[in-house]
Amino acid sequence: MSLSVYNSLHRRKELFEPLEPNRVGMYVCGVTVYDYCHVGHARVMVVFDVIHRWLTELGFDVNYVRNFTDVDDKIIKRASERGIDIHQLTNEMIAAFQEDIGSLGCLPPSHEPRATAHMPDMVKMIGELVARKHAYVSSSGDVLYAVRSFDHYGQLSGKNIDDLESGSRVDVDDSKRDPLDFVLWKMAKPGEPAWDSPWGQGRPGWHIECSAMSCSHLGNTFDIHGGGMDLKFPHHENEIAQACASNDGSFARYWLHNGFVNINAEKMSKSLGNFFTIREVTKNYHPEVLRMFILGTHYRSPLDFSDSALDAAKAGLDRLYETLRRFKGETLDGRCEMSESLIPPAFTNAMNDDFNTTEALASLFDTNRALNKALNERADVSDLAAQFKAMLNLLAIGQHDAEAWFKGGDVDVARIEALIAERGESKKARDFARADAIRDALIAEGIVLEDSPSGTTWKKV
RNA sequence: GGCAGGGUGGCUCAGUGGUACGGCGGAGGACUGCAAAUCCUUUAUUCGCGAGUUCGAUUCUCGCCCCUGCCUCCA
Repeated sequence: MSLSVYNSLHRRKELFEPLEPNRVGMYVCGVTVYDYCHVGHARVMVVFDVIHRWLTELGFDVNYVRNFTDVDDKIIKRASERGIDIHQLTNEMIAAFQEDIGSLGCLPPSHEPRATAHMPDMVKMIGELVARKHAYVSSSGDVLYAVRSFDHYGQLSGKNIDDLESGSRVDVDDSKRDPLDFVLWKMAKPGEPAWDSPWGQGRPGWHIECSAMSCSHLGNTFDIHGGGMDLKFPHHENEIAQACASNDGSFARYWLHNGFVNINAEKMSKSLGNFFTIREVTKNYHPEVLRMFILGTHYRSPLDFSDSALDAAKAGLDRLYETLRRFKGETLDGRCEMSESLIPPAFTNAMNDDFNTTEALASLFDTNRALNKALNERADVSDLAAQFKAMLNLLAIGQHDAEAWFKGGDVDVARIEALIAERGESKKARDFARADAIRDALIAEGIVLEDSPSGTTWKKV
């Protein structure tokens, strides 16, 4: 069974065939680093992390590039509000980003280029666009892209220039030949950070950096370009226009877009102000719960964020950890590593069908049940356990120590263990009143006891 | 207005031309001194509404209703 992916460019699922048989070049639009990441950002990172992992599992050598936009109007504004240099701000936010995304279990991409480190690439591409008459210097001195010069403008978003203009909310700007023309190089005002260019001191427009950085790392033509649905227009449309017009080649071949995170059926976004940062959420929930929550919905569907949804994700994850916990002392050595032969076909088929993590999870839970059953029956579980671990590793959940998962936090372990021992004695003496009193007291403080033939264990709820 | 994507049980979320996956929650049972955990059984005669195609549609076609998103920065 081979991999098929939904290509936004053609609005249909297509068989995935990379340019080179064993290699995949993938570019994902990262974040503008002026503030902490919210759950919407978390979704992109987790979604493409899973895609990255699955492509790797399929045997592809994946060159995964994800950028940082570290210069733009919002960054300049925020830095000036805080009275710091933009680099101080962006370094701080990049560090926070790495921490947040790392906590979600995302593997680092192959490259994480920063826009400010690619000025020559951008200047070169803009120069090419000017030379080919796809760009012009406006009366304000900014370099603009002439959308009418690119025949295929609108191919990704399925729009045509005239439709866009009829319903456009864009302010008409006299310096533009067409209202949809967008800036490639923005002239610096006094005091603003600036870089040299043939058109004067300034900074790049937002869209050019991704065209330049993706081409510079992956070549003019590469396999996958991804990002949030909201980037489809105008950002990705403009990227295509820039890249294709400057190198007369094609650009990314498969465009993958993930759906939004919603709150109360409304998109979570900075502009609406209805967002939760990753760090806010992980104050109350383990980051892996957030990952589980994201994996529970197919990446192209909207994802409704709420405490009850996180609670449900946590309950499901707890169930997996309960099983993991039963392996205490059992070795699975040499069988934990990913191996296609270990993965149930249902899981593989689900992942090969446009990365359907929801269905893959269903397969995982089936294995979970089979495993618990086998454990109950004291049967040999080595194969099931290896399958279970392989699937967990591919989704990057269940990655923590099961005991720590249930017992973590600020609890007095010694005291609890002492009480459990005391209850054990009471049970032996058939003083159930005393035993139950101890258990009830612990429940009152959020500690649940679980008896088993091999002894009593506990967990925090 | 243009374009795109949706409406599946109490909640959530997959999916298929032959009456529907998984998770959460609920109910019953096994296990247990009782629980918890686990396992078993069960929880939509039904997939927004209407019509059409078909032996048969939730799945295909058409119409309608409703929701969301993009068209400005946005993951």
